[in-house]
Amino acid sequence: MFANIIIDISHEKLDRTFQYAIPLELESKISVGMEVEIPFGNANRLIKGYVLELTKVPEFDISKIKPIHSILKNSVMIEAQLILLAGWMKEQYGGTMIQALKTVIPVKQKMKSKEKRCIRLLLDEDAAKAQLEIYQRKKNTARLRLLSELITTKVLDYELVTNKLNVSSAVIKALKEQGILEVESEQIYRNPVNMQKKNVPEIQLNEKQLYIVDAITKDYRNGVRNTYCIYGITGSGKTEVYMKLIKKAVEQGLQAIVLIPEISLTYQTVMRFYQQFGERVSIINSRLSTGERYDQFERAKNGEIDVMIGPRSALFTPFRKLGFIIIDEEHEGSYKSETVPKYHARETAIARAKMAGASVILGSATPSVDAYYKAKKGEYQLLTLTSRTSQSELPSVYTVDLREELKAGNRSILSRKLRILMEERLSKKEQIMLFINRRGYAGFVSCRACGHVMKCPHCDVSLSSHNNGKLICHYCGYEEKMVKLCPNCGSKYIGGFRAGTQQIEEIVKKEYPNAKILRMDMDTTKSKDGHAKILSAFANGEADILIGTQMIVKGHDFHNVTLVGVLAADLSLYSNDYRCSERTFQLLTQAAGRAGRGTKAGEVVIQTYSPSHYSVLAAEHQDYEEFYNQEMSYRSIAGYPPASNMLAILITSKEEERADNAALLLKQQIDLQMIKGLAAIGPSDCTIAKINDIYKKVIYVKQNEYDKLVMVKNSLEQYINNNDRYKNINVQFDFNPMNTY
DNA sequence: AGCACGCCGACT
DNA sequence: GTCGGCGTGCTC
Repeated sequence: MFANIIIDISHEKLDRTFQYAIPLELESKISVGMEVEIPFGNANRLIKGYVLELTKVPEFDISKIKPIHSILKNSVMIEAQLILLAGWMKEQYGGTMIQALKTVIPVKQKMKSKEKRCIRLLLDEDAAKAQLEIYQRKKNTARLRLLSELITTKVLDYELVTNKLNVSSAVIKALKEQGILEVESEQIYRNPVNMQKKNVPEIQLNEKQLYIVDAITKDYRNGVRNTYCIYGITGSGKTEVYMKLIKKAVEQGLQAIVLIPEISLTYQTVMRFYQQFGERVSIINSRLSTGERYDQFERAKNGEIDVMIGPRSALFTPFRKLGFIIIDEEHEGSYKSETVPKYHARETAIARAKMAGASVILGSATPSVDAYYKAKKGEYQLLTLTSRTSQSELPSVYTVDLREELKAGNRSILSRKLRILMEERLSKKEQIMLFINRRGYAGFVSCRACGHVMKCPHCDVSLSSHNNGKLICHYCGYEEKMVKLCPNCGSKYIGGFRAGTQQIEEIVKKEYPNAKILRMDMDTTKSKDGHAKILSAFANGEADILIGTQMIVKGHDFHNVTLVGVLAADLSLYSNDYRCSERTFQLLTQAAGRAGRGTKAGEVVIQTYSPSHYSVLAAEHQDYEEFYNQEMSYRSIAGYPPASNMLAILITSKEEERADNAALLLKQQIDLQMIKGLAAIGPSDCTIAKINDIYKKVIYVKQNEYDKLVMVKNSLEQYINNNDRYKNINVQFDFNPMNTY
């Protein structure tokens, strides 16, 4: 028997499996996921590794295979489970085992996080200077470089020395033995949650909420593990349901993972959980360094916490007795990974729950079509919350046809209806939110004389103008100065078109000079906590109007907001993307849900150029079912997920011709498969055909059965691995993609 | 990451 | 010639 083992050393070159022989006496004890000690390198020094796979067939020169030294005591089940999960992800979503493993277990970061290594000079000033002269005389260039740097700065980063100063580890070791310097590693441990626990009253649930909690806990007690889809309209109190469930689970010694979209990981959300669970809750977010994230995972493994809150990656928290995985705002696009393996947190959570014997709870006010489809089919259990917790009524929604506005001679961005309502709110001292749907709106610069558009030389996108007088490419970061004359025809009528938050702020300011306005966008939230500052200022009533993009829509309770204006609802409607209607409906519904959260009734104005589009209509009626039925019939006809399954194959290369050829060959390979009902479309250029001088091609494959698509992926991966043609070509697989490429 | 190997300049 | 520093390549 042989074992494929990944080595616990953080270095790219070692980031692959090594095969070891399993000694007879260990054969019965060893299993996937165990921590073992193995001899490595010429000196056969013993290092730690993880068993990824067991096999009878050696894939390496058998005379060079060494035996495993021993199994380490603290080899734990939890790692085995996560490694199994990584294997599942590799199979389902493509890519290598290492890539899958890296997303699941932060092995690689371990060294870096725990030991940030530094080099410290041990000699005093004079001795160092003398030593420096010796090196100068001896012409020891590397030592000279290192020592002179150490004299100016006493403590240096280890990585900095090896990378920037180009001093090899051999030199550092030599100087260490001479007693000139020492290598030290400092330990960093930090708790990202830093708040005091408050004693809050027990969570009070209404009848509907209680019913859901009871249903799920009863199932759990009876050994039923399920995936629940909670469809709860905005303001119906889903968070209380989660907290009650977690509370009950924790009381039974179980743990819970709560996934939330990064954007709604706000102070308020964390605070609510922290008040309930105190020290036993931890969070992960993108601000946390990999080391800090690793520390939080360690705490979970050691049983120091019960609840982990975080984005997608929190799914891999190594809890030993996982009871529930909760995915809040389940429809959010950020639950799909953009890097290989391109996994979806919803499916992966279900897979993990199956392995751990846990249940999954999906919650949303606007469930994704995928989840609702499965809930209807009975694959998930559907639970609904159809009334708001407070007495507040659902807001009244008005749609304004912007074409009619224009006909009536109103060219302003604010419709007449919206103005009337805004004035009313301002006089009543109630608050207003204005929301701009800016997706796909890059503020490009074009010439009004010849139509020339300023484009990025490295990417297939137009440059967008920024306030600092620069043109910037959002894809590769390329910058150039704003042009005064059109480079094509020399006309001076070249300029930017932009309907950003800033422009709207100016317009509103001009219209209502007495109103206090807050603006929330990339510029105003740049500073640390800028995001939270603006929101809390608005919540405290420091402004009358809040203007912003997507980010103001998510899960905030502003009790005095009684009017929400969506300024241009359809900017997201006509992208060439099969999910654009769904996104538009979700955005409009979530935006509408911000109105009337307090005791006063709310009103919503949706301004649009396509008032008869079903996503706008359904949002106006606040009818999810209406939207779902329309959308599903469209997806069924077009063969899009969830009616069918779809695999996007992304082929990228620096050389366009090679990418083209590779893509064509892949297409041929797919056609050879002869799988019934398999339809391959392409290859064709991606919508953005070039990013950062890398050409992008795409093939779409549609099939009813997911497993058949996995088969296609597997055979293509094999084909690519056995074909030298694909050396400089990157091929990625994306199952049921969130957007079209 | 850490070890061996081999190249190349400096010194006996 | 040979000694020792320094870069390079490999590790099942």
